[in-house]
Formats: sequence, C-alpha cells, structure tokens
Amino acid sequence: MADRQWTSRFPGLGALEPEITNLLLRTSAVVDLPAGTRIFGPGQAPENYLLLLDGTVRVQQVSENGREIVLYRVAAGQSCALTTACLMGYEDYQAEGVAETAVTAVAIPRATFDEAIARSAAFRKFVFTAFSLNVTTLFKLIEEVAFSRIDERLAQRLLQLADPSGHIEITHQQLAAELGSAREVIGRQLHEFQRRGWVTTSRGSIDLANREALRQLATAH
Amino acid sequence: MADRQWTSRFPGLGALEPEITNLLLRTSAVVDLPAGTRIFGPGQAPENYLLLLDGTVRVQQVSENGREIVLYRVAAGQSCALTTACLMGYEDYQAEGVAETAVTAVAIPRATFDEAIARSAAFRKFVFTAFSLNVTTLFKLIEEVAFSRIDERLAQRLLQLADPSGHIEITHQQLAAELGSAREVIGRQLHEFQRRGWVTTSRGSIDLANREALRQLATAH
DNA sequence: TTTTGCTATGTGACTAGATCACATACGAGG
DNA sequence: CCTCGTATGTGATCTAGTCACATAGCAAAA
Repeated sequence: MADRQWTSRFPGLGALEPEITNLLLRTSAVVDLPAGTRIFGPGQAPENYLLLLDGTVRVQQVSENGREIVLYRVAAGQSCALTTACLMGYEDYQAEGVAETAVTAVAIPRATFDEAIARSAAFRKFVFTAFSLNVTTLFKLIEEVAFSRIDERLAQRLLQLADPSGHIEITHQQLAAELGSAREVIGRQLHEFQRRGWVTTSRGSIDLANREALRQLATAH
Repeated sequence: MADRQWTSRFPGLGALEPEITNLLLRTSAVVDLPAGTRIFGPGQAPENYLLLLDGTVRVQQVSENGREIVLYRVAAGQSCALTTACLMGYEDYQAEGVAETAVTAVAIPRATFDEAIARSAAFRKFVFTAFSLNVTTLFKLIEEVAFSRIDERLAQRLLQLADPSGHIEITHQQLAAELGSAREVIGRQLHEFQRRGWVTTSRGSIDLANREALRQLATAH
C-alpha cells in the first residue's frame, strides 16, 4: 500500500539515509484513531513518536479548576512536538492531546526513534525543527494571552477555525476553551460581531459574513 | 584552572564518554559576561550553546507595544534551553536573553554541539532533558497568565526574587514587567500587602515581612 | 402532539485588572 | 537648598472574567 512510502510525505524526511528510511518503514506502524481519541495527557505518557498523515490533533492545557486553553494544533504533515518532548525528557506534562478529527498517523516506537536520532543527522534536523517551531508558537501564545484583546484573539481564531465556506461548528463554550476565556465573554463579543454584520450565529455554529473585517481586527495592534 | 573540569559541574554530564568530554573541554571557551549583557534576542541569534557556571540569565518576551513578560530564568548548573532551540531549529525567536548578574558560562560552538549530539547518547539526554523541562515551565506560565490572579502571581514572584534576608531591589515597573502586568496594579497590590503587614516597601526595594502569608497566597488556588 | 430534559445562549450586577491622566515624593548631583 | 529624573500614588474609566439565573432550541419520550 501507499503508506509503505509515508516517509516521502514529510518534506524533511525525503533526503533521509536509505537505511534509516528502511528502519522507520520496517518498525513503525500506521495507525488510525477515531475523532475524540485522547492521544496523551496527564498520567498517559505517549509511547510513540507520532507523525500525522491525516487529520488534526488539538493540544490543550486543562487547569485544576477546569478551565481550558488550546496550546496549538498539529496538522497533517507535521510531527507532534510535544510527544517529542515527552520521549526526550521523560517529562509528565499537564497538557493533553486529543484527535480532533479522525487521524491517520505513523507511530514510531521509542527504540526506533532513539536509534534514528542517534544515526541520522537528517532525522535529527527534522525532529528538532518541528520542536523548535512549536516553542515559537508557545511564545506567541504567551504574548497574546498576556497582552492582546479578546476581540482580536476571537477574530483570529474564527478565521483559523472556519472551513472554506466560512462555516464553523462550535459552541460559545468551546470557543471560550480555545482562548482560555469565559462563555459569556465570547457570547457578548459574537453578539457585537453580528451587530456589525461580520458573522451570523445559530445554535452550535457560526458563519463568517465579512472575513476582511475580521482579518483587520485580528491583525490590529 | 578548575574550569578545565567544568563538565563535572553538570550532573548530567558526569557520565559522559571520555572522548566527548575531551571534545567539549578542548573546543569550548569559558566566557565571562558583565551584568546586563544581551546574550541573544530578535536579530541576534546565539552562536553558541551556553552552559551557565555562575550567575543567572533572564529570558523575556518584549511585545511590539513595549510590554514585557519574563518567560523564565536560567540558573547556574543549567543550560539555556532557548539557545538550544535556536541552534536546533535555526529559528529566530522574538524572545531575548539578558545576563541578570555577572555570568560565567561555557560556550560550546555549534560544530562541537552538533558533533556531541551525534556521537553521545548521554549528551543528547542532557540537552533534551533541559529543553523539555523548559517547555514544562512555559506551559505552567501560560496557565498562570491565563487563569491566575495577579496577587497570587505577585506573591509567588516576590518569594522567588527575594534574597535570603527577604530583601529585593526592584521597582514596581520592573515587577510589572516580570509578570506582564501594569505598574499601577503592582503598586496597589503591594500597598495591600503592606497594609496586611506582609511586606515593607521603599523607593526601589521591597522587604518581605511575612513569607509564610505570601507563600499561602501564592499556593492558593 | 405535547411533555420533558438536556444543552446552548442571553443578561444584569459585580469584581478584577488594565489604562489614562495626572499628582506627588524621593534622592542624587549641581 | 534647588533641580531634575525617576519612582510612586490616585481617581476615573474601560475591558474582561465571574456569578446567578433566565430563556431558548432541539430531540427523545410519552
């Protein structure tokens, strides 16, 4: 099957040494996970290094008092950098990873991962670059949470979550959990967006009516 | 001089392969940086992997509109994980690192770093563990910024910054930059702490008068 | 069809924190 | 003692989060 050749689907893995490619293809499994699967979380350390072939994984932080904030998403063609961190440092993170859609992923066992890291400069570069990119997004997130207005962050997130037709299936509560805010706040902001004609809302979904206006607000500083 | 043997001052580097230890000792320089030195920042990528022998480095995020927040500190005996990230991913971070005190550090050139990573499992583990630990602190920071009260965060930071006698040389403005808050807010909180007899303040410095009370507030959730 | 019940959303009052515009106060150097 | 830069104090106002509770949409059961 085509998945035998999955290494070619990751730009950084194209130039891999042949014996490393073979090692990866031989010892890794391609797995399918249904939407909603909890991939890792507190008390559930990931056992494999995951490369996403299809679908998206949402990584979120849940605080003691039940409040949530989405840290980042992992899309097809990316590796789950947090998984990396866990494998590297044997750290038990508080964050959890959830399959947001049905997910197809390559699961590289730790032993293979360690061996590939040890033997291949190209593989190291691939892993580190992915990891490093993610730290950058965390820095941006800290800055946004600390200094950005909630309406800007909401506009930005709506644009990010919308499908090509501008539709989003999401509740106010879920949007609040995206941004680490509160349901009422999101509701009021959406109300204002609707008043301005930028979105239309209905129970459980939102449609973008004026992406340009939202984009302008999102990039306003 | 004693610094020839600096590898022994990092627990994770004690069990290093002898030829790797030699490589590190041979090609790395021990450098002294005065307090206030900007070690890396936007447009100033670090050229070496730094291991701190003495002093502390403050890593902070500065936003476009000039607001600041301290991301973490690197203390003696630790490596600068962000430097790591830069070396790994060739990413240009927005964050900047500043020597908070006079700093003595080992500067490992990139070539040596790459070689040690390639050849030594122990060195990899040392680097990755340090990096991974730091991601954990970033997650905690995100949670605190998003969900914690400013008085709790201030109490926590005062305890962290105080010297053994409970004294801190710092202005309200600097404390605000520590926490990503505003000077007036810090001033009002300190006023309240003082009213309760937990601290005494004077121009440019603070003294802790009741650490236990501060600790209790800091760990309240 | 009507009822029931769960979930989503709306709303006002209140609190916390950030922002703005100033007013003072301190302390080193002239 | 005076001056000036920096640090701190303060009220008004705005934004966002919290709390308590009301209402609305929708689907399954009666």
